Amino acid sequence: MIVMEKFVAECEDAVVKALAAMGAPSDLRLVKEFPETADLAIPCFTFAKPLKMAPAAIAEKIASEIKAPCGLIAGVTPLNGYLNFTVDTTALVTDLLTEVAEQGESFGKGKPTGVRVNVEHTSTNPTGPVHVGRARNPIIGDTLARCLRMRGHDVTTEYYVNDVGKQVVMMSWGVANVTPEEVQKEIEETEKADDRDKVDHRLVYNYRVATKKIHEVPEMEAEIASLLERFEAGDQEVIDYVKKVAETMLGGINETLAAMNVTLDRYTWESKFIANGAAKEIVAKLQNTPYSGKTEDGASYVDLKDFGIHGKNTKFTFTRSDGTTLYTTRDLAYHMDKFSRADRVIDVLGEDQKLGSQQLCSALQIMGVDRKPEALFYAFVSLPEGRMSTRKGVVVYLDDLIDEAVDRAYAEIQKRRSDLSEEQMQAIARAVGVGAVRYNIVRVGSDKQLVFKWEDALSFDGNSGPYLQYVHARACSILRKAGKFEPCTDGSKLTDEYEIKLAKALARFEAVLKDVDETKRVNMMPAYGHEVAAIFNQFYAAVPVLQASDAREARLTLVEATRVVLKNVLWCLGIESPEEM
RNA sequence: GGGCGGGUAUUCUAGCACGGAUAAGGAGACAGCCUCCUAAGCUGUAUGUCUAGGGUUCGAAUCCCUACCCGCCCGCCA
Repeated sequence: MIVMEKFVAECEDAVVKALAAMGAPSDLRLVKEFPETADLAIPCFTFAKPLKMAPAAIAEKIASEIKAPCGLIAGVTPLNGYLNFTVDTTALVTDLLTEVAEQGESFGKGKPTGVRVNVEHTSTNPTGPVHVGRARNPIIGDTLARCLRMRGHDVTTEYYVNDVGKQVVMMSWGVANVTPEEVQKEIEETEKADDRDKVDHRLVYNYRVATKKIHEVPEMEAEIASLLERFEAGDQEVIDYVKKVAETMLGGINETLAAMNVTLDRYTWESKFIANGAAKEIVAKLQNTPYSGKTEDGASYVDLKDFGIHGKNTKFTFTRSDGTTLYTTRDLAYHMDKFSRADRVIDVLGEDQKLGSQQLCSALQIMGVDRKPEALFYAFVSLPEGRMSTRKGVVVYLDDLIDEAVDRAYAEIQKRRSDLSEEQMQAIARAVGVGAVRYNIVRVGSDKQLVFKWEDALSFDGNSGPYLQYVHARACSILRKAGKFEPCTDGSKLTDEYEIKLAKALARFEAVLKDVDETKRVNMMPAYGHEVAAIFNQFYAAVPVLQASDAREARLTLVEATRVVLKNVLWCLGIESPEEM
């Protein structure tokens, strides 16, 4: 929105001129605030010392120097040491309505920036279904990716598939060797058995039986060890089989993600960096630096104590004593790979990865790489009884959460809209249920620890996904009833308090998108959406849009603007926007 | 032991990065609002030592220090 930017610039300019006229030094910094009481406020406290005047007196003096209205500045009032500026609302509203009329659905969308951004998210080990403890990862990651796309960046989302190591080897051994009878027995013996008939849920039992056997049968230990050895040695048969099992599991995980409207553009398999020698290249590079050393047993490490890493975490080991690579080594190779494909590399990670991520950055620095991934960490979601654990049965699966949400949404829609067809009701229930779940997860700051409670996760009113969807449906309903109309961009037609508030809120969409881009705080998007929706509801209650009046077309254009902004906000959140509900 | 992050009304969260004017929103409670565009909505009322204590500042929820509570991490695992 050019008007708001211009307005702020004009205000700053006016204040700077007034200050100069009063003999203030030219290096004074202006603080800009956007309170509810004014369109822009500038506090004058910092000017008190150099001018040797009371802040309130300065504010009054500056206000009298500025001859408003002038340009986009409708007025200035001094209050308690603040300068409160108000914008020329007619110009602002006209600007907004014009943009909406011209851009339609793409209002607020950024022009292509050409910046290639890689967002890696989810990347959970393909050894079991996604549970709510980690559900923040796909939701935060996907939301961020969508916001950056809306901003105009060229975004690729990516899942790093862990198909290397003991866990996945065990998993595939279990799939190959555990019989259906053994699986059945294991399920029967489990107290809170997971009886969902979906690959990722089923295969967990193969893994469980396998881990039990390794403790009970001594030969099994050797068998797994030999498999691991063959894997490390690059035995294609073993590697391919492990990958196949991981792929099967991934199929189940992806079904869950798809139900949440999360799809990944690309999958990178960890084993690739062993196969193509990239991990070995990392080893060679790290060994040739002044920071590298070897332990008594021959494992290589670099010393990170000069890189801001404290305590006993300074030894960053990158090979085993037998020379084979470690997860972290391959992660370095993976990041080099990502750097070659993208201008910005973003990792969405659990907070347990903080140290690892810091070490990775230091290692990159040691290798002479002047690039770093941008890490976005999230705290785990726990249950009232403690940390989620599949093993202990203290767990809520994302599949169950989605099902429950959709069921409850279905019950609601059935209550309200018996006029709709069964098919419509189901579609809306799905959109609403998924919307509620995604919204409730993304609305809180990612570093806040969350305790999962069904009633919070499934909230359909107040500050919720369905609230935004409802407002979108209301706007659609008005537009549907209005039929065809000629867009009116004359801002002077809209004078009601709520019309102006709405217009100002809508005008901020681009700024919010920019903020999300810069800070990666995705929770600003639902907060903004809620603000717009709430103001629309006030407007809706106060102003009859369809009623014949001089302002009808302008109001309809404003409703259309709300519809588009809300639709785009919901898109950013990965939430569908049904036209009725 | 060391490092990192959280602690805001009964409850859940926003605000903190960049210090500013009476600390914002949701749930829950209470009281109103469907002869008018979807009541999953709107309006109003009540509820706070922003964990505690120091410091910096004209001004601190926000910055600094200390303590306490909670979470996470500190493998030749992935």
